[in-house]
Amino acid sequence: MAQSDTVARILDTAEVLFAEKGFAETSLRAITSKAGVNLAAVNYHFGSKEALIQAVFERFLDPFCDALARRLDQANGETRSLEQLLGIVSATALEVHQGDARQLAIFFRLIGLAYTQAQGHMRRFLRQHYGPVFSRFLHLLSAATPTLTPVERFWRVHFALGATIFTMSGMSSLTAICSKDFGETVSPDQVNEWLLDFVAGGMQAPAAAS
Amino acid sequence: MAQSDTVARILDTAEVLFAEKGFAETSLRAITSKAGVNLAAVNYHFGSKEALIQAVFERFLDPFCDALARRLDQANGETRSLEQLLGIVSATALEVHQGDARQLAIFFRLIGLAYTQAQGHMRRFLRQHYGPVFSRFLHLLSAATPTLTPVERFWRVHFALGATIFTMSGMSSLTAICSKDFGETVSPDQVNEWLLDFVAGGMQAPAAAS
DNA sequence: ATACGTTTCAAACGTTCGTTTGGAGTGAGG
DNA sequence: CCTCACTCCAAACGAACGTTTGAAACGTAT
Repeated sequence: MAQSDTVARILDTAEVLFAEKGFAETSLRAITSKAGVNLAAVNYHFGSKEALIQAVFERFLDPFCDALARRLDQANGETRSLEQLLGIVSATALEVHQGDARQLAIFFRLIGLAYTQAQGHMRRFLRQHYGPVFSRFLHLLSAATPTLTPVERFWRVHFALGATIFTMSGMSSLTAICSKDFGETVSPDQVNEWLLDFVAGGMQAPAAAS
Repeated sequence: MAQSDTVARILDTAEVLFAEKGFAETSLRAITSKAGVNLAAVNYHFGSKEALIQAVFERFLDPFCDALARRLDQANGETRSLEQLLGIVSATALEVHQGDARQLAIFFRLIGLAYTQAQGHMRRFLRQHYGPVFSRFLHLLSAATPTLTPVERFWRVHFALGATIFTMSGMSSLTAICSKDFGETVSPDQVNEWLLDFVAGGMQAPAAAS
C-alpha cells in the first residue's frame, strides 16, 4: 500500500494517551506498543515527539475550525444573540465528533492541556493556525454583549473558557462522581446544556461597581 | 541549628517551579540546584519526589483550609447570600497570601495542576485532607442557591471551579496579553472582582428547559 | 527476475531522571 | 576528649526516556 495505516494508528493511540496522562507523562514506547507499531515509527513518520503532538492537534482542530468558520459564515450579517452564538460553537463541537462523548472529552482535554502544559511554542502554534477564526468569533461576541467593555469581555471569555475546558476535560470522572453521589446519571449532552446556561448567565451578569 | 532551612528552601523553590512547569517537567536537580542545596537533600528530608509534592500542597493548603473553616464558623447559623459566600472564599485566599498576587497565582496554579495532572492518589489525598471543609462550604452554598437541584448545583460548582482555576493559574500570561491588546493594565484584585461577578451570574442563571 | 524507494524492525546510542550510598562535616551531651 | 545523632555532599546506580542506526522486508516498475 502506498500509505500504511501506521500513521493513523499512531495518531489514534497518541490522542487517547495524551488526553489521559498528558504529554510529558506519555512515552513514545507506551504509544507505539499500544498501537502495535515499532518504536522507531514515530520518529520515522513524524520526525520527533513534539511534531507528533502538533500532528495530533492539527488532525482534530482543523476540521473543527473549518466547521466553525462555515457556521459563522452562515450567521454573517445577522445579529445573533449570545445564546445563539454559544450554541453555534457547541453545535460545531458536537458535529465534528458526531456526538461521540468520548471523542468530545478528548477534544477538550487536549485543548486544556495545550493551555496548561504547553510552553510558549504551542500557544504560538495555536494562535497562528487558529487565531483568525477565534477573532471572528470574538467580533460576533462583541455584538452580542454590547454592554461590556472590551477588557471586561476579554476576561469573561477566559472565565467561560475555563469553565468549559475544565469541565469537559474532566467529564468522565465528574460524571462518575455525580452518579455515585446522587444516584443519577446525566448525559454529556445534558451537562453541555447546563454549561451553556451557566456561561450565558456569567457573560450577561451585571458588572458590579469596581 | 536544630532544624536547618534546607527544608524551607526546597519547599519554596519547588512550589515556584512546580507552578511554572508542572510536576513531571520539574526535575529534582532543577529544584535543588536553584535552591542551592544538594541533590540528595530531597530524598533525605522528604523521602521521595512524590512526598515532596504532597508537602508542598500541605504547606499552602493547611493554612487556607484553617482560615476558611474559621470564616465559615463566623458565618454559621446566619443565612448568607451567594455573593457573601463567594466573597468569603475569595477573601480567605487573599488573606492567606496577604495580597501577594504572585503567591495567589501559584496557589491556584497548583490546585489546577492537582486536578489536571495528578492521577488518583493525589485527588484522594486532597479529598481526605480537605473534604470536610469543602462539604461545609457546599452545605452553605445549597442554602444560598435554593432554586437549584442538587445535581445542577454540583455541576455549576465545577463550572465555577473551572473558571476560577483556569483564570487564576494563567493570570500572569493573561494580564500580559490583556495589557498588550488593550493598553490597559488591570490588577489581579480587579480580575478577582470580575470573576466573582461572572461566577455569581452563572450560579444564578435561570435553568433552561432540558 | 532484478533493481529501487519505502516502510518496518531489533538493537543500541547518549542523556536525564529519581534514588541510593558511604563518607565527611558539625554541634551537643557524657 | 570522645561519642553519637543529625546533616550535608560528591559520586554513582539502575531505569526510562527520545532518538538514531543499519539491515531486513515489502511492493512496484522496469
